[in-house]
Amino acid sequence: MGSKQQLTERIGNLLRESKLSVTDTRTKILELFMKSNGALEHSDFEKLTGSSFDRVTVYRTLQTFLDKGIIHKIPTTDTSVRYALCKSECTEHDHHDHHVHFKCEECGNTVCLEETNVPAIHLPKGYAAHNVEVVVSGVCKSCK
Amino acid sequence: MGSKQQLTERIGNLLRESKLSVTDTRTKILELFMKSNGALEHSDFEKLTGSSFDRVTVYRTLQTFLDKGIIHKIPTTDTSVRYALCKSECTEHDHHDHHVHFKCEECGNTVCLEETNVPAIHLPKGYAAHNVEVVVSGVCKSCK
DNA sequence: ACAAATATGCAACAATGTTGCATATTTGTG
DNA sequence: CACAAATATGCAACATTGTTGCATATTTGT
Repeated sequence: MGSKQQLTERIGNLLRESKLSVTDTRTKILELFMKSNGALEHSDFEKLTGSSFDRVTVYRTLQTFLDKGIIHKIPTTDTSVRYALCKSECTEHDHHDHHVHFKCEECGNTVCLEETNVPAIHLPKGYAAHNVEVVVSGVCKSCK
Repeated sequence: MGSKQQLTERIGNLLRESKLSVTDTRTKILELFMKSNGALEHSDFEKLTGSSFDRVTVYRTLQTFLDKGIIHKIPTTDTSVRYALCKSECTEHDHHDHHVHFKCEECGNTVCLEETNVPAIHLPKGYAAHNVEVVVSGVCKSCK
């Protein structure tokens, strides 16, 4: 079990690696991502932090993390935008998710299934694929 | 080639089958769907109709069509919500899309690839899948 | 410890989505 | 065809979500 101190150190390193300065907001938001192990949307940050940060700062922080390849977006069928931590294979300039996203209809949580690969899709003639997003909805392990 | 009159008649029948009254708004919006052959988002309706309908009416109309299984939503990674016409296999109570959605990075259009089947996804133990959404992004036929 | 670079918070705004209610349209019936 | 009941629409007012400019605060490298 990593202590709180170790987590904070890990986050600091991650930020420095991405050439970002280490600030309270960024540390706290990354902490939330690492603890949640699922996808978060903007409103979660206001709830989870007790709105200790300005809305604008949260938007800008998420955008920065996206730009640096620290987090990625997950497709949804509503107006919310969900974000999840990227694994090591994502970098600033080469940014793919090679895993499947699962949204539980019971608890509403969305998680990344790192072990589940996205299958190859055979497209009709004339279409060129760059990226494939798969979102499975159903009932998750914990809600079963 | 179906004439305008035939299209209007077809739309009227579709609405009556769903036990909805036939109104100008609904007819016009379905007409747009049938002509576009792709996914539309809310702002498209205001553009395409020259904002002849109230925003609220458009929102309510889309919700009604969703409820009746006439249209379905397509996942996106932004705040927009995209809708597309359902094919005949969708009904009010059994509502799946068994096809792949393709979003072109050039023209921004999203289309349903009816011929392309969604592959089976092998989930980790404990997860039950109800629905699988696949969105491929890349370059479409016309933009190639 | 300092200056330069960067991040934050506030205010003001823009865009998007929702609700209640009065008015208008559509539908089924005679 | 005319009428009443059911349904849909449009307006106003509001709630939520996301954006921009700019002054202040924090972080970083020296």
